[in-house]
Amino acid sequence: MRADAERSTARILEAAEDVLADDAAAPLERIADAAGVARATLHRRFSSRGALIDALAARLNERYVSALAETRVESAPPLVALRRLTETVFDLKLGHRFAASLPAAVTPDVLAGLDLVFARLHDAGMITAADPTWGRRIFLALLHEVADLPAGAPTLAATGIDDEIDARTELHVRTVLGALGGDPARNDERGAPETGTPRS
Amino acid sequence: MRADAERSTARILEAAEDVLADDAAAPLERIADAAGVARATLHRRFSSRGALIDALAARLNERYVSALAETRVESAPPLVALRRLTETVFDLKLGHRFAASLPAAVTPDVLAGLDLVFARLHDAGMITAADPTWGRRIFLALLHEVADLPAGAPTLAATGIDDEIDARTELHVRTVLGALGGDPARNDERGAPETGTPRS
DNA sequence: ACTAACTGCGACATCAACGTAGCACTTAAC
DNA sequence: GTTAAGTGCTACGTTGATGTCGCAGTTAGT
Repeated sequence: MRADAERSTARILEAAEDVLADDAAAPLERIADAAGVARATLHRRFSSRGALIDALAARLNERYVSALAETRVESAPPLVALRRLTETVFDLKLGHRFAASLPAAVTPDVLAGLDLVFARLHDAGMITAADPTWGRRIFLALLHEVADLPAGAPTLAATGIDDEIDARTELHVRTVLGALGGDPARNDERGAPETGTPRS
Repeated sequence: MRADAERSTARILEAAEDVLADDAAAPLERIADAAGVARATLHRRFSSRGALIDALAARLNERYVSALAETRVESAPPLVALRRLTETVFDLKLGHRFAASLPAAVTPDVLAGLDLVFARLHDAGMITAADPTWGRRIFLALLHEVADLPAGAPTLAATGIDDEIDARTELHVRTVLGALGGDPARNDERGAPETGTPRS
């Protein structure tokens, strides 16, 4: 495959994400335009609309897997893992709003990775919810809400954190732990040993 | 308008909810079939696809308003109001899965009604989240998750409540309060005076 | 420089959904 | 029972998206 062909493929996928995020039923021509490519070229790469969408799903899944590997969910302290996970998935969700809505983008591997964090949080006594599946669902649902929150929302300001992304992360972690029956007072022990004495 | 015409209109709306909940892009013919009506008849009632969807949205909004009125959000104790609200909106969401996804179905009236509950919960000191809008968002997002939970899920069983709907309601209320920074220990005071002594 | 790959452009065929119209038949309302 | 409203059925025209083809021009790789 020639180098420029690879480039256009990438640009098509990029454009497809953008366009489909805005309107999932957008015609292929709009995607081709956004990619700066003729519709015919798009068809040359992806035989059908379905094939294009499959490629988007596969692409996100791939990034999920590699991001999850970097997060080292199994070894890091549970709260740290949760925080990293929030930042990681947050990023992916924002950059792949369309693909993130595809069921096929989340393979069993990824699910297992997410579930592991909540199993570990429960084992550490940081949440009361015992079912990791439930934890994962709440995690994703709340992530969606936090991501959709308008920039200057009072709830974000209330965290006392200036940086937008940090504020969202903090809000998300706090809300997830609360929803799963965690003790709000412990939310600040970011990575401290589970049985440590309260600070200050 | 003749009585039988009114009946078909109702059946069309009913069928539209069912079919569109399963596939939002379903052709009108499938809706007509499900309603036991010719496609032409559907067109006679609703000049276009858009008109049909508008009608669905209006229908749900109408039910929202009347249900909200019965819930007496302003007068009931906040926790009772929250619980009633959960049951009410739960019902509507299940029976209107498609319309519930339409932004137009939720008029400012309804939003204000929902927000009121969370403002009152905050005033009563039952949650720390000060922004009612945030409360409403969390409420709806979690409602969705609770509704999607499969019948025999461990998280439902863990509530110790046999009745399916009651168990879901309990889980939802508990999760919402936790997510908004409420004290889990107070979740059982269903409608007890805010400053009362803890029971048993 | 030469070749093969890649691309844009325009034309074409196909298809599914939409919306309209006419006509014969059934049914509610009085 | 009469009448007008409502309905099913079929056919038709239109539109927008999809996928294919061939050709001429451009670009990467050697």
